[in-house]
Amino acid sequence: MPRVKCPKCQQPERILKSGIVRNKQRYYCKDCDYHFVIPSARKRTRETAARDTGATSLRDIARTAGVSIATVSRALHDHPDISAQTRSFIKSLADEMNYQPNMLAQSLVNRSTHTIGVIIPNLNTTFFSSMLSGIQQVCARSGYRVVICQSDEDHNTEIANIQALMNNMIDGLLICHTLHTDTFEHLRMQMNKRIPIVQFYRVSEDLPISKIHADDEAGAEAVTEHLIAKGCKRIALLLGPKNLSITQKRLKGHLQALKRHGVALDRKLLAHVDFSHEKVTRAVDHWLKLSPAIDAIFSISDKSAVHIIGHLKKKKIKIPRQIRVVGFGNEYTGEIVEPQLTTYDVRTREIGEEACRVMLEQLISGNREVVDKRIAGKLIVRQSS
Amino acid sequence: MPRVKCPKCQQPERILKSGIVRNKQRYYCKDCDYHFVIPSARKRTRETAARDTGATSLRDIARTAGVSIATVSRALHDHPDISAQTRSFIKSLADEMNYQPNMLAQSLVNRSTHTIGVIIPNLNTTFFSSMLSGIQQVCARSGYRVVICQSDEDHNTEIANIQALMNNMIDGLLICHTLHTDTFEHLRMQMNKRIPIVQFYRVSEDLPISKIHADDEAGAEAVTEHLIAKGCKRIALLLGPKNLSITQKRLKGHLQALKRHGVALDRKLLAHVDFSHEKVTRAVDHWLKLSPAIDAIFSISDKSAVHIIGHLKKKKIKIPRQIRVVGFGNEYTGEIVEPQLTTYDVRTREIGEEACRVMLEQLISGNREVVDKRIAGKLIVRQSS
DNA sequence: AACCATTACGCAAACGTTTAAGATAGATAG
DNA sequence: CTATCTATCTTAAACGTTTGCGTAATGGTT
Repeated sequence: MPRVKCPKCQQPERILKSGIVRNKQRYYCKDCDYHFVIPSARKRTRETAARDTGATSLRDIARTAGVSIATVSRALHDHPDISAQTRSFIKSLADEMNYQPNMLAQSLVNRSTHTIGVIIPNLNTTFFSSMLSGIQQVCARSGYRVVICQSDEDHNTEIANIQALMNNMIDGLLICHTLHTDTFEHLRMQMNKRIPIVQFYRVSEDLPISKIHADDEAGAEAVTEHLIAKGCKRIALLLGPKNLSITQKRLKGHLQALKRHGVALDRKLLAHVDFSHEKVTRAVDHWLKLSPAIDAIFSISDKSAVHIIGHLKKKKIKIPRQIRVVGFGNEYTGEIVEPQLTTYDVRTREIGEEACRVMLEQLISGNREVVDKRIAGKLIVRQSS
Repeated sequence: MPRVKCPKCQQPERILKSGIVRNKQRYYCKDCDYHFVIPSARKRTRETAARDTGATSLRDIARTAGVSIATVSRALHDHPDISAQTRSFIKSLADEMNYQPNMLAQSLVNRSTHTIGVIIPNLNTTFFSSMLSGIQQVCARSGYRVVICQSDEDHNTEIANIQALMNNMIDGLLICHTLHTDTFEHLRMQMNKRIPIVQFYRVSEDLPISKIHADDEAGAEAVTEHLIAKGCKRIALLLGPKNLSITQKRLKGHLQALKRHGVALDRKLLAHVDFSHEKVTRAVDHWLKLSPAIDAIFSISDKSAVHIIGHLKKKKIKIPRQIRVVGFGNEYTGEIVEPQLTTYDVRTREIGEEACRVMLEQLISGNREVVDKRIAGKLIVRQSS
């Protein structure tokens, strides 16, 4: 046994081994009643350790300036307690040393990340990505960051995303639900947390949460009235899943227009689909067999409307002479397709922007009052009607 | 003066006022040489303070379990030092108390946020947003989050975004430069930091940074060869800004195809534009006046190609009979426009996905080797040629 | 009985900030 | 000169984790 000395009495006598801990021999001095291990050579301290990251911290500045960390922090924040001289000295020093505050540490103590989370069904289509674009821009103007999650129209992914985001990473949540979200327990669970939530575009009806949406009802009414004005009597209506708020609202608007103008409703002219091409095609084919024949198709999704135009053209049906086709949403493709699509501009970008503005307003003022805002859109008449 | 007792000697004698600090009277005991203020009633401590946030922390669990914080942390991380019994007890307790780890604190000590930053020119077009979509999906699969910034094709915004992101918020940076970025000092400055950077789609040629891009050269060559095969001799080429790598690469591919097939190059048939509609229109109108007449237009951007088709149709020029039009990129609108656009599918989504995969590979393995990968695309022949 | 190993904990430092509160020197008032 | 004030610092606690290292209890070998 090599001569091991007790760190207390400095004597090598009466030392026994006392087990092995994490692969290191441990000793026991009977005289001092003291357990110890041979101290590892490199005591890893803040100073000796190779600095992992090259980043300068407040501590570094404080050291080279010969002041305390608190002083540096205050100087950089223009706290009145710091003399003009020290302040400017420290500021220039920070500049020289290329100091960048560690936002994680800041967020930890300030309990705020200056980041808002967005959950959105997908980003493949301009429809949603333009909302995100609006959100991002408004955020950036106020110095907020955006972290995004795609739910991919999957309800469980949406739930997982919410969970992931709500763990201190974000100051606020902006959410547009999936096509299939018809229960909102996952959202309700988060409402007791301090962080504000704003729904946009696809919203839940009865949750006391701020929401920004299109004027679906008035919009659909305007579209249907436009068709009626063109002389249509047999208007087929392509809707989304029944649970969806936009489905309900747009249907309601449509019915109002029919009623107001004394046009009878034929239930066979309503179809609920998930907007997949197959389902849409099948619905259209079904309508085409009806008698009396339909004279218009109103799709509450532009994407499907464009698809329908293609399908009708393949069948040599003249648009708008035989059947007028209108969409809803004003996606870019509506301008490209031939004939160009009549649609209702829901101003997606503005919806994103406004949702974000409401969010920021809540974050900054601390005011948590529930707002429910409709963004007015407008009818865009083109060749397809 | 009310009887103020010295906290040390408990005597009210020999006490003097000693200034006011932050609106509170300060005293000085001459006997004890001790400064003090009347202690404020509510000593705000961790326990007395109303817990700001309802969230449970390790400390809370530790307290109710009657163990130390360290034990709780270890139990939740399945550290072998913790007995199976304690572990399962603590885990169930954590579950009951709905414990969610504070990611900020974790990130601070672990020096990793499990978040990657993306800087992208814009999100209004499917072109870029589909890349983002791919990135987001790959990230999500590996448990990473994505924070995005739109540079809006503005170089200074890009610089600001980089600055903002690189302050400890992200583990890695994915960047697609603006149209106008021709200097890369702002990127070079960040390269000494520990965090990996991957460029995608629009990349810089000479920076030792990983990059994922389309096979622009081969792609353009294929497109031009296709036109030549169709008998075109006078192919006008619409290019982006000269500094852009995709401009250079695609031009190179085009020239190679011309050379290989012995087609003479007419410099008047090359136009550099910023893809704005006016500039594109002007370039096209200029070409139309040329003699011998052009028989094809190759736009390196689908968006412009679609615009060109519209413009030519307005001028009653038959496509493809008089002029063949081809694009590059395979945007969705190319399928919609009439005639449908021949284009080159650069597989934007895959580019995003692959960039993200490379990033994750670097993050996880720690391997910082520079990779430079080309994503193979393919020619899509449609009616416009 | 004397010595040693293992198991299962606890303590405290560290991550980089912010901020309440204490301290000192010098200035000012009486 | 004494009492008081102001301006300008410093100290240290907090934010919620992770983790190196120390240690008590227990049981097994000679």
